[in-house]
Amino acid sequence: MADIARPESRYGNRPTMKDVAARAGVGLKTVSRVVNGEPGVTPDTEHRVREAIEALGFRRNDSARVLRKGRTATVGLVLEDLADPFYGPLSRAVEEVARAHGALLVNGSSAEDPEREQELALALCARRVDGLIVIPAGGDHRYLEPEIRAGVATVFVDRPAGGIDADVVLSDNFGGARAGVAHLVAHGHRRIGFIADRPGIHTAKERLRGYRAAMEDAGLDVADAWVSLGPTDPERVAEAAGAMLSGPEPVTALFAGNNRVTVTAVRVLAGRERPVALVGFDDIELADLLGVTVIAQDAAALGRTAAERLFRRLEGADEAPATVVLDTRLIARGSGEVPPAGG
Amino acid sequence: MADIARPESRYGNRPTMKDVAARAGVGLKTVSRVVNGEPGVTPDTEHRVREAIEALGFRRNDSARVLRKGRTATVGLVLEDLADPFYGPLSRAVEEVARAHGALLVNGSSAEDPEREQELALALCARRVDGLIVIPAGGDHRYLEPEIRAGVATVFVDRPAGGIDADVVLSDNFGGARAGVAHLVAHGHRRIGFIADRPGIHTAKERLRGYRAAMEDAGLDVADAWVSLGPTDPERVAEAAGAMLSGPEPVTALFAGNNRVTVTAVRVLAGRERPVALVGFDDIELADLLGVTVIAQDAAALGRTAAERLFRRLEGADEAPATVVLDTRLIARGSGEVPPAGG
DNA sequence: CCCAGGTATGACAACGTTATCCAGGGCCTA
DNA sequence: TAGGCCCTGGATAACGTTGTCATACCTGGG
Repeated sequence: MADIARPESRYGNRPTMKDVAARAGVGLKTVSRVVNGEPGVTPDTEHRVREAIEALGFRRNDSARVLRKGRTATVGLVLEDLADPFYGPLSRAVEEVARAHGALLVNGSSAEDPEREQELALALCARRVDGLIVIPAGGDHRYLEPEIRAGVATVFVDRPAGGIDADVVLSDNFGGARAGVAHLVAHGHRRIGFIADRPGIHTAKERLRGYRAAMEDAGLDVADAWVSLGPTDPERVAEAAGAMLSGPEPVTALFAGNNRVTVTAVRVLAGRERPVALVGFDDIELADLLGVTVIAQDAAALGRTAAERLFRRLEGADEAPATVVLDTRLIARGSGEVPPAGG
Repeated sequence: MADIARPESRYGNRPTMKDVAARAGVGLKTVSRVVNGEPGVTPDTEHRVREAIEALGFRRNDSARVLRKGRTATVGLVLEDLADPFYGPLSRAVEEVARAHGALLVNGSSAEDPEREQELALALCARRVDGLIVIPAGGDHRYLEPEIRAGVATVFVDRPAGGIDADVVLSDNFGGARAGVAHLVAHGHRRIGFIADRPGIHTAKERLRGYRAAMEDAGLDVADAWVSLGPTDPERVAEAAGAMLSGPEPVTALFAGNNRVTVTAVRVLAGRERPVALVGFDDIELADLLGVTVIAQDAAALGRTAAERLFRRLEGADEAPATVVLDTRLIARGSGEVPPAGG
């Protein structure tokens, strides 16, 4: 009779605890107890229930569970682009921490679009993730206020949050860039070019600040033509580099503001005769073989630190929001130690 | 009264449609209608509801929605390692297709562990993803049978499924390897080494088969010492390469079975005097600068094809499970065109 | 032989949403 | 002006799980 009211043929119809209970000849709650490993079930009963579960191919519906329990054991990660080699290890590190805490990771790419970032973050909140890790694409995160108030733990990585007080994990972009440029200065360079991402992006701003600081430290003026901020697609970067390297007073060294810029810069410089020094922000694969000197930031450490902070909050830690800054590391591989060509 | 029974102070207590309805002075279903953009609500009523939503910071609880509707608009992706540069673009392509269909992507890494793959896939099913894309780590996927029967659309990518009949999207590993080795043969090589992943991995097996086929096509015997299958960590690969390159009859060319092997091979060969030809399976970043000849597979196309197939099924297509094989492409950049050193 | 106390089990409500259905009111038409 | 129809809005029942509580049974001690 039950079979007629609820025909097996209906597509997508899965067995529920009720079905398992009926088959095993026990009550609904007993099945729940077995599934969740709660005590108070005789081995014999448990055996019958397990058999029914096996026979029906039952799998607990976590949506219903979540609805009842309130927690999803899921955290969300909003990043810029999964295909960017910088974010792979970061995402992986977050996942590893989540896994250690028995949580799943949901992620999405914002493609650097603030609107899409918001859309994604809110979609994750609607699915009631317990926590959220965001790599900001936009500069205003007040839209997350109701969520945070409602208890969604939130940590920002790589760039600070805008308009709200929250946990942030950053690399020392200022210090790293300053050290990288100082390294070039120490090798005799006076005219150093800086190519980075659009000025709206926090990391680009910070690195520019570091560049200027290092130049000032050395008592060097910065010509307008030596700084280029904008999209980091190969065309734009190649053009910017080309402009800096030509003219009456070309730069003798380049500081590349991120991994994409570095890659293009390496290509551009490979096609030139006159040696030009290069230091890049972010390590890139095979940089050792290419001899590229870089300021390396530890993407995995960023992800791990953020995730650990998130779970500490989820476990009830009631600290004030804080900003953590991770050190960068200069790795000299040759390209940054080339002396100036002109003199 | 209601406020006392349900104090605002309870942490994590979010406003529900009921709360919104009370505040707006309308019925529950009316709020639902507004939230879902259903017709049959006067502009005035809608306005009041929207104000209440705004004021309370209400966000629909998708868990409850899923429970009621049956569909989650979420697809799961189980891959090997997000930090591997091969999977970033694949994952991104899947995400892009999912986004176009209004779905979110949940992903997890199996770390090449079959048990972890199963655990992950089943966790995703428990969360009732609508579909599942799996890059197999294990060779037996019968554990997914109840899920597939229950309506979870499933597509396997990069490696075939074991023990079940399902959609599969693959690269032409056999043909690609055969073409790569034939390329080396065409440049005069007779003793060619092959270093690849563990023999349990389907892609490694197929590429080995391609290697053997190309050698046989050329009428060349394959010495046992020329083939090395195993973990692809740098140490093991460097050792294997070193062994093949020494001894009385060293190989004059290497065929690298995947991107990790290629990277290590480039490093090993860079430290040698005698030129050794190299062709690698999978393209790697900056390979153009390093002059590495590769068999390129299109990771993004793999992901896109699999995702499109998945959504076609979710939209009701009732085709028989099929296997799609995508072509690979040989990109000559120099390392594969080096003539044999010994003669 | 009866009762206290513990253990195994099940009935029932609740989680927040959507679907179904019904009611009331305004408007149009005859 | 009355009758019928459409249009808006709400009451109520699910969805599948877990938490609460009650009940039946068993054991052992007085």
